[in-house]
Amino acid sequence: MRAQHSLLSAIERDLRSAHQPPLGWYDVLWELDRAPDGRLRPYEIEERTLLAQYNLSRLIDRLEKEGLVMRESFDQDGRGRWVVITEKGRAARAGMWEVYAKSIQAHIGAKLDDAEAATLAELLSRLA
Amino acid sequence: MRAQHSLLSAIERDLRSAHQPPLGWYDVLWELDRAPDGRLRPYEIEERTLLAQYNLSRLIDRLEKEGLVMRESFDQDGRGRWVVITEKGRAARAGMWEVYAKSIQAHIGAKLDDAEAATLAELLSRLA
DNA sequence: CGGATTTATATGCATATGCATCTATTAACC
DNA sequence: GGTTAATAGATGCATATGCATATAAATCCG
Repeated sequence: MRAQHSLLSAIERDLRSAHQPPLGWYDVLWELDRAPDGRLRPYEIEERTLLAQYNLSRLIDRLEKEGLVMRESFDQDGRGRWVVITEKGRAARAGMWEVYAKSIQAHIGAKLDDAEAATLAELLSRLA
Repeated sequence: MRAQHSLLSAIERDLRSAHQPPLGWYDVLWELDRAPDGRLRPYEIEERTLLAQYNLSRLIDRLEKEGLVMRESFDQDGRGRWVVITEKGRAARAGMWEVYAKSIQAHIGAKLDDAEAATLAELLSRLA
């Protein structure tokens, strides 16, 4: 808990001081950016990111308001929606990555070697 | 991030379904419970728990409202305060621990052996 | 078929968080 | 000794979160 708290604060601080949006935005944009046609259903994003349904719904509101994604209707199922990343959204993700990658390196990469990172990832994956 | 997110949700869920307060309360009550005379200055709690100053201030409000802690003045420095745990607070902490301990065992203890847990703790401590 | 259930997403309301700033007090400096 | 800076803690305001529930469409089942 402490490690993630201090890592997350450090990374959020780095993003903020580079005038980038919060980290949660990255996860959604990243999933969309690498999805076929840059589009996913909300429930697919939910599965991939672990965001709670009601939080994701409102995060999509914010992304949409900034023009980073668009909602489109999903014809095969009237309940469903598409969330589609825009060009502006792809650019925003790339801009965030510039900062995020350096932040990961500074706060994690510099403190663990590859073998240690692999061990850590394996142990954590058993808890997730 | 994912491991802590899913652990924290699971533990919060366990606490809630046992009608216990959120986990954040535990950390503060625990620090107070084991401090000499059951009292600490807010900034000391802050250092020990990693809570942000403004969040701690309001968490203390909530604990005080429930009668689990009391604020007292600190004579050596007019800016300072004592936060003192009450008997009700000690009992509340003990009650939370009943649930929390089982939850830790179920979600972590059951998935890692002692050596793995020690490795994990060591690696995480390097990131905190 | 038609009512009951389930699934996908959104939202109202209460609470928690973050940021910036405020007040009060003490320490630092020249 | 008086101004300036630093420290301890609290708070107003905007935003985010959690919970419960709403809405709407699809599926199930007798």
